[in-house]
Amino acid sequence: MKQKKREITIYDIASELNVSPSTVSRALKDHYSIGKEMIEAVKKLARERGYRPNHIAASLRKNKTNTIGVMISWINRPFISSMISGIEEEASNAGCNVIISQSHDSFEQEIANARALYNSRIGGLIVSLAMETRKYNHFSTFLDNDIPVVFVDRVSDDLNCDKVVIDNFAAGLMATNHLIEQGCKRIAHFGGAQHRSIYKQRAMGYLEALRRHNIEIDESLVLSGEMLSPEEGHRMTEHLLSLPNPPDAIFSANDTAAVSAIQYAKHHGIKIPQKLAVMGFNNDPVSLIIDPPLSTVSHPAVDMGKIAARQVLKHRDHKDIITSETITLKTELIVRESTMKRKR
Amino acid sequence: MKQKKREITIYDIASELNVSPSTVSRALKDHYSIGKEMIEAVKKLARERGYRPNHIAASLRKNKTNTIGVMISWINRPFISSMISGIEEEASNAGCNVIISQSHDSFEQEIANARALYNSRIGGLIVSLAMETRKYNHFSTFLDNDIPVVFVDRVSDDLNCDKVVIDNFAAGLMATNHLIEQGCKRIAHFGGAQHRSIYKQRAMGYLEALRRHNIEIDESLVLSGEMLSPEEGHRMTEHLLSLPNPPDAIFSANDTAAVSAIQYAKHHGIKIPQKLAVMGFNNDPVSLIIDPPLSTVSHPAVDMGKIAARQVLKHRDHKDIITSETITLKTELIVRESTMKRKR
DNA sequence: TATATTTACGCAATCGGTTGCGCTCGAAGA
DNA sequence: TCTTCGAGCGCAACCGATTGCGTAAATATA
Repeated sequence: MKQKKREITIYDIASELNVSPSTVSRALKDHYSIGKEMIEAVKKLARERGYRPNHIAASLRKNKTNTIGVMISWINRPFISSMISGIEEEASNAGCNVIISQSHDSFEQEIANARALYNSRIGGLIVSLAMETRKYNHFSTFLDNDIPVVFVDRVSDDLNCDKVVIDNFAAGLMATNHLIEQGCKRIAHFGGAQHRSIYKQRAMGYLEALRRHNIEIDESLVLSGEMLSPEEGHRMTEHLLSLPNPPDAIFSANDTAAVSAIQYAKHHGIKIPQKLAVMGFNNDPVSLIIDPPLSTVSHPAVDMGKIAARQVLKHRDHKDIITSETITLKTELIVRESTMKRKR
Repeated sequence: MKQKKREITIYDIASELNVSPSTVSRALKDHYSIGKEMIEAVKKLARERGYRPNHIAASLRKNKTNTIGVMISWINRPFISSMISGIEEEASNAGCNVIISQSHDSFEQEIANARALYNSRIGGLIVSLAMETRKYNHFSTFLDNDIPVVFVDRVSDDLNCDKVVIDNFAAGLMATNHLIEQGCKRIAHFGGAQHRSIYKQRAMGYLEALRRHNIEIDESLVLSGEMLSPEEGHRMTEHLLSLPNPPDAIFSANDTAAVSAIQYAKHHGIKIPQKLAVMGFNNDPVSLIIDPPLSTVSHPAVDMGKIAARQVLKHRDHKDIITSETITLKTELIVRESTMKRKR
């Protein structure tokens, strides 16, 4: 039984109440110039008739949708999907839709996505940059048109926007300090692409920790990959363990490469953590599955998403705010067996 | 430098070419009644002026958007996020947006999401059901209004719609056969909520395999959980291993519980696979990280997403098609160490 | 009582495409 | 030469909500 009955519009409600559509429109959103009783009457009838607002019409008129665009590298990564989960939850509570587009870490694709989202007239944008991206002009279109843009995690210092991040420097410092406290003397680092500030800062934190403990920095132990993929982790570990004077610890800028390191080392009979302590970053699910469990730094991924969404909504609701703030969330050092050289 | 220049519309193009807006509108989409030269002229000018179509206006007129809604349980699960990745890729290539909403496996939330998406005037819907869902009326609104609905993975037999699935029965059969071939005699099963057909069918496949090999079915080995969470996997394993006559193999309907089983068993000194062979389902990333690596059944998650998106787009483009087809994709048995009792 | 405010609401244009129907003109057929 | 027909394009009414401006009535102020 098809029931293609026409949708109820504010016109239907207006004529039934013998008022104008504008009054209905205003009443529905508690406009100050509409009388108390009128507002009640309109809302009551709207409810009875099953009125559902046509956001598209409103969007057309206002030339802006209540949709938040999200640009990320890959959806199917633990950190990203958790973050999106947070965004979706928060946006959904505010009556906003979330539309996703992935760059696959390609700069070209990111630009194309930005154009597409702009053409979709999104009301706000949340971005975690592609690995490749080094230029940021493709975001100016949004800023010029007062569309709030919030960057999360993979941000850029060149951009003067709202940001939701963690203190990567402090986290790198903390992680490396932990390794030092465990008695590690030669600590290697798997860094990500160094133009991406999150990786740069983790590396800086690592270096700073060594410096503070007067540990000489051996450049041959400071590696930097591109994607920190399993393959890269494998290659890097192979390389390190073949050195005449191999490291006794690795601090990897992500869990993926760290897990690869553990697998490679175990395969070659190297005891973890006795011979080689391994520390990751992200607290991905795999960090709990690998044997021994991987010490790592936890990102509050879901919260970062929620907060980013809140920032977007805040700007949407208070157009007056121009300030761009950077919100820094706490990370947590999660110590597991892969770095526990000392019993406690 | 703000450049809030007004957007180019078809009216601008029309007046500049001294034709009517309708002609421009038609020319831009190669309408048959528009002359070849006119089409060229319009497109050329549109390109020059940087015209970008206002989808919102079109959506308002057509009362339908080019956005595909996706209803899933949780974004941050490997299978789901991979599927979404596929959907996004395919939709994006077709110029469609993808909006996500998660039910968190709650029936109530799923209904709310359906309403919200319907109110957003989505042009198509892709659904993977919440674990709780047992009634399906909340989808009839879409069907009644000719909005294509495609179910993926977690489908229902009660629904006469397009579906993209795998053959769960065959997969369960295949997985269990493999365990039997490895010499397992007492094979337990971790099933999911049995009203969700994917889990029911996996269980059926498992039972059928036993039957075909004349293995008596021991009801005490056939467990069914709710979510197949790590905790459930833990409890179920604990229970099984405490039986007077414990199983020598477990076929879990997902990798999460299977991994828990391995962890629990290892912790209690039970050799995998010698004493207990473990088979999972999904080929989640963790299946490769756990030691020993987990044998499992692989889902073509990304492809399922792509195909689901294609189905939606097909219906959108050819309104005439009413047939509802069920597309069944191949699964693959991935044999790893966790079930290799016999050397090959 | 006359004037200034406030309160409460209506008018009508607007957002940018879409589409059914109608019109024109040149070419083909009778 | 007259009719028919199709190719090619214009008219104008939508789609549903928003909003600046105007106004009438009610209330406050002088």
